Amino acid sequence: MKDLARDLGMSVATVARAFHPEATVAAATRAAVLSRAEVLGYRSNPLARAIITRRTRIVGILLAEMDNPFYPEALARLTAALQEAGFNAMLVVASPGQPVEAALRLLLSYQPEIAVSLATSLGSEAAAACRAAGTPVLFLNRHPEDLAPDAMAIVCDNHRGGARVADHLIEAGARRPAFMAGQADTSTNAERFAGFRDRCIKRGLPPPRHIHAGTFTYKAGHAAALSCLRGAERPDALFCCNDILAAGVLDAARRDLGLRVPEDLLIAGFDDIALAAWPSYDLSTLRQPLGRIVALAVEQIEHSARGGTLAGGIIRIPGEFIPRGSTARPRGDPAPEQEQTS
Amino acid sequence: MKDLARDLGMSVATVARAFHPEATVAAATRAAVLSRAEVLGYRSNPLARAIITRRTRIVGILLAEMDNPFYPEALARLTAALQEAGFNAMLVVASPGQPVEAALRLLLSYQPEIAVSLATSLGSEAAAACRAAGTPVLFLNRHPEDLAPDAMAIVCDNHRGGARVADHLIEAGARRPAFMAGQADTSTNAERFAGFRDRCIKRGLPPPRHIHAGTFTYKAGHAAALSCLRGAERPDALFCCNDILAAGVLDAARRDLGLRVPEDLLIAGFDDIALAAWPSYDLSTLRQPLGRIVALAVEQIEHSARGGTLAGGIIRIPGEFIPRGSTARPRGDPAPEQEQTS
DNA sequence: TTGAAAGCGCTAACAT
DNA sequence: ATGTTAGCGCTTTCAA
Repeated sequence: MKDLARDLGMSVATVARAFHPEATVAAATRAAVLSRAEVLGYRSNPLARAIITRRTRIVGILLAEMDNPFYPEALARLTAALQEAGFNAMLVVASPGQPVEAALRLLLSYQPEIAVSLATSLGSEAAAACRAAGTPVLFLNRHPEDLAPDAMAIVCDNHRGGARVADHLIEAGARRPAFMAGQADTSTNAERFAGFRDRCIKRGLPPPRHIHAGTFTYKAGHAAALSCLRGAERPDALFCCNDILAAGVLDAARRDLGLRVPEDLLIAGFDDIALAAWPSYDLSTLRQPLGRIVALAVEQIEHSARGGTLAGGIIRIPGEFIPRGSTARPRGDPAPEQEQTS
Repeated sequence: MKDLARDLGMSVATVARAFHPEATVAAATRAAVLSRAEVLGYRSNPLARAIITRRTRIVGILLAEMDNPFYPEALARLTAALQEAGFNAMLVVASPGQPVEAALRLLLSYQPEIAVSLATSLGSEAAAACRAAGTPVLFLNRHPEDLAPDAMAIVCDNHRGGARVADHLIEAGARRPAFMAGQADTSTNAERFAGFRDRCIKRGLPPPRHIHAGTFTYKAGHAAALSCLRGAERPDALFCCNDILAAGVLDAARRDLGLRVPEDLLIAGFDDIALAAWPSYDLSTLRQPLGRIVALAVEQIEHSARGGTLAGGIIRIPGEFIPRGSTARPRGDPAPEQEQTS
């Protein structure tokens, strides 16, 4: 910048101003600076700026569960949207062997404008570290039970989604629906189940069985299906808490247990990951409004970066049910609403 | 830091030295500084340091094709390994609507120690931008045809891998094997095909047909399979350039064309993504040595960050063939090597 | 072994 | 509208 200023016969201050749209510089001066900068290949140094302004244009993304395809999809879209808004994404991944906490410390020292938590539960120590660093936290998709008053969460309306799935399964003929849970202590799990259960009961069915897979993985879904779908008392419909779980269930049902889907068992998922649309799964699912979630998130990040404060609380965005073959009503039965009276 | 120094009655210089293992400070002084820093929650600011040392501890990761599960897996492992080594990963994603070029400019202004290209082809303008910024580039998994002399690539030994798949398919009874290509202009595609073809010819088979799917996606594999597996002249074995392609092929073959795998058609893939081990796919594949690739990459990044120069050129690491049901030899036929003479 | 001082690339009053 | 000056948090000579 000094060089550029010398080259142009101006002071560094003037040159600096040319790079700030809101600064007060003569249009001609700005044009001259910018064009010369272009020629010399000069780009202002965001690190130096960050030291003074404390605005890094860095967004820290905390991610776990890379093995659930929903998260790579969400990450790709979020990162792309951030790029477009002129933010840089710093990625931290948590895994069994790598707790977020350590990496989070490193991340926070770069003074991200905000931390976005995708799937990480972000323990209280981690949350405290963010608070101490003055970094606001935005939760996407999941939120902790004890959401700090100044933290914000943007999630799918899981309760409503669960209810919507219940409606669909019941209309497709389900009489003994069950719910398959992934990781028990997650908000997604609790909310989707609650919505599903409430609606089942409201429509006159017994409370759906709660099957515990343990994690949101194909393997867990597969294993849980093997143990819960044997015997005569098996459910006739299964709402899996997410699609990757449902994929495991579907394979177990068809290949290992010889069940026909949807004739013997209706299966629905949640998320609408790419695989749900593959012909071999053809999975009915509640599609997450990823586009809207990401757009809203970036909006909030920009607001926060401008110095605004995050509205605390949880924003719930409704998803859309996508009916597919895994719950197609067999033999064109009419929806048997009348049976609710029994 | 100034505060810390005042608190301790030392100069900032001494305090600064305490944070550099190689700096010359009295052991007692260092201990005092570090323990007090811990108490006060002080962490040195990497941004300020970066301005002077030009060492940011930032690694820029350029990524495309988030829809091929191989890349999320690779990204997760790379990021985790970088974290452990004290680096921070800055992620830039390319997509049809979002060319890397724009985001790369933003990224480079943060002075990453190195740029890691995962799947991005990184056009010549982009490569030039890196060169201009003095940022070395490390290619993972794929490398450009015209690899710059100072650029390095770490990839699976695709040629050898292709040959290994050929061996396996031939031993499983293949007589008219074919190759399904994804994106034509990629090194992975070219090398895997070359290895496969050479070995087929060497073992007395006609040159394998080259089927062009166009992209490395499930959908492309599915569509290409539908058009190439009809009719009597169809291949009896298909080596798909990667697993996600193979998944599409498998589904098309079984569900749409009524073919039995492996009885009517042998199918092999490449990568060994999670899905390949699912019972519904049970896909034989060449497993990429991701652990070794990542380890070597981090090693090189550390070397480069220490001021060392990257050894230019391509490092090829052999993969491991994982036989599964999609190529299990039907009816226990002995491998008919003798037919090679015909 | 430590301190003083200069400076990294930039911003932000304050003057002019 | 532009220049001057001080300083962000840190490193790094150079002297002591």
